[in-house]
Amino acid sequence: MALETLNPRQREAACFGNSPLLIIAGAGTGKTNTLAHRVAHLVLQQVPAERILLLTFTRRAALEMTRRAQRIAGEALKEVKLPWSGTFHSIANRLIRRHCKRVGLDPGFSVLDRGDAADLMDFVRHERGLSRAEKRFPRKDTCLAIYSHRVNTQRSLAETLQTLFPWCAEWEPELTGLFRDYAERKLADQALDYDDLLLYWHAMMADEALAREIDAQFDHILVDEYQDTNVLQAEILQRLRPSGEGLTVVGDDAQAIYSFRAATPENIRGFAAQFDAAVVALEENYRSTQAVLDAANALIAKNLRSRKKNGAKPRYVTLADDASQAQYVVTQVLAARERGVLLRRQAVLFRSSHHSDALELELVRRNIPYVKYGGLKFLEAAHVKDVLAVLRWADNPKNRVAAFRALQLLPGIGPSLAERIFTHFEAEGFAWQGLKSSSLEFDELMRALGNPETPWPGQLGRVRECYEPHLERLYDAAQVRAGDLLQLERISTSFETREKFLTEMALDPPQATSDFAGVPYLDEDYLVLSTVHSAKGQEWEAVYLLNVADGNFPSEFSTGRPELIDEERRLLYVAMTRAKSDLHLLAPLKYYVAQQSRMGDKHVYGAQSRFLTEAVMACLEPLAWGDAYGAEAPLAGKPTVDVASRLRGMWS
DNA sequence: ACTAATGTCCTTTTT
DNA sequence: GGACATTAGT
Repeated sequence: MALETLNPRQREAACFGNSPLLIIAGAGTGKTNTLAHRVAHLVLQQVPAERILLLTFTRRAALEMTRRAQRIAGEALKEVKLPWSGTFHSIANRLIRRHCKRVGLDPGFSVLDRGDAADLMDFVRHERGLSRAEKRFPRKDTCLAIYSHRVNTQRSLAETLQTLFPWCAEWEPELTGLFRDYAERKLADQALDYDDLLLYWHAMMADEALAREIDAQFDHILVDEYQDTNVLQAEILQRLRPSGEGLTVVGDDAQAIYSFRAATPENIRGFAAQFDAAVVALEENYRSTQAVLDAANALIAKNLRSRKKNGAKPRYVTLADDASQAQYVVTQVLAARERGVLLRRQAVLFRSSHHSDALELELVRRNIPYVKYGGLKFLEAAHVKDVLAVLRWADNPKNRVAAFRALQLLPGIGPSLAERIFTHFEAEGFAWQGLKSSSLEFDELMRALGNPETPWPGQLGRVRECYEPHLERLYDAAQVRAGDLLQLERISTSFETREKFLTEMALDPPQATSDFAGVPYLDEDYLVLSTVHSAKGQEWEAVYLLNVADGNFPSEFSTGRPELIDEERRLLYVAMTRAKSDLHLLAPLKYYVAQQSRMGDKHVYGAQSRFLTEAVMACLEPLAWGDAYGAEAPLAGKPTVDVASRLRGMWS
């Protein structure tokens, strides 16, 4: 094994024995590489791959890890496949399916993705008459967010409301009732939302016999990005492996950015004491130039040290507005490409998904290919959801969210008819023979799909054929949408079963346009656009960070509580430390915000981010670009235009 | 009872 | 500019 490429600390971590281990891995310190070496090391030590449980934040991360472990283990082994690697949620799904009888579930239970869960929440919301209240009741997404937070923190609803959703606090009694019904509905429908996956796993681990049985399945348990786990996940680990033997967790509390998902950095801070674990800290940064790290260090009082001593200071660029920000990025990106930096080695990062709107327009106009991560996914497109709903219903006849969506595709069927049809179907014992919608063709389709004998290949095509005639009636741009469905069909062929396809689509949807657009596109060069959250764990030669202004960094919604502000600072830290050598912090004087309360007030004047203190600014190169009108603009730092010497020069 | 059209209010980030 | 409620028209 190629251990000589590791530094002593990394090697220590990679070859560590069986007792509990905590690896603190600062940004860019070779975390993935170290963990991959550890996996390879274990495999070479004759630990069977199927006895290694690898929990990562995304499946992408898991794939990257196995890919590298494979390469490291080298020719010594034929193939390293880690069948038990994935997110907490996807592993939960598998364990629950395996033991579904023990927890009272049908083998074919459904996994609700975010949208499905919101739809179900909305259904109950209407059912309880909350939609037409005198004052506006929180909308479905907010309800779901509150629910989820309460579940994942295991704290009381009152506390959740008070700390994170104060504007909804007045609705506490109604929300309690809503959530009770929502949970009841899920039970009746044999449907699990994301939180349920953790809750069921958690509950299974409370059963001592079952916990020991699953525990015995694994020799080693490795958890990546441990700083972003929540209380529930930590308890699952604790119950699964109380001794901590063979348990390795990796993370960096300076990069904790998921508290909105109820993650708590206390998990990683308390781990060493909890399991009496050995701690190995990786501090040598291999990614960025010292100039980039200086700025990041100043931001968060860290001391990352680089091996790349030289390098230009990161730029702090003041621009007029959104449009010139887009212009700047395009200009710089193309210039860098001229210097030989491929587009795909450059990335544009932003706080919020819609911040890239103006830039995307410009990229399309200039014919620059790009791929966007984070934000809206393709699976959220209505027509894709429609087709999936038909399949989901076929997969689990009790899945009422899917049923309602599918039924309402038929002309003349709205909410109330759908309800009536479903009730009748329910009374018939969920037997497909008992389905009587308004369309014979549809009934027959469902009967065919509902028949376990029907082979999976071809099912999506069949749905598509029945659905396509409706496309034109339901939506505009039917052509484009039909194309998407073809893509979906292509993707579906790589899954062995319908259940696997549907579950994957819910738990691990294609992250970016490229995942859908197909493989050939990936051969081309493209610019990466990503939210900062989705950029975690990645690196690029050049990074352009949009809208660095108070209101985004930190977000205006986080200004209340100090611990939220801290997380916002870490978010900026994560963004900055993605850059290897070129870092551009862009600060438009005027940028557009998603329309808020006051009419006509579509843009906002960005004040300098409070995180850019004097110490940080000292590490940046200020620059005004284009026509940064607005003389009142708070240009930080030294003058950048030397008028004096020009004036003098005219007369010398 | 469904569908389209109008009016009103907005809290980001993701498994 | 989008989600969501309400209203008018079929």
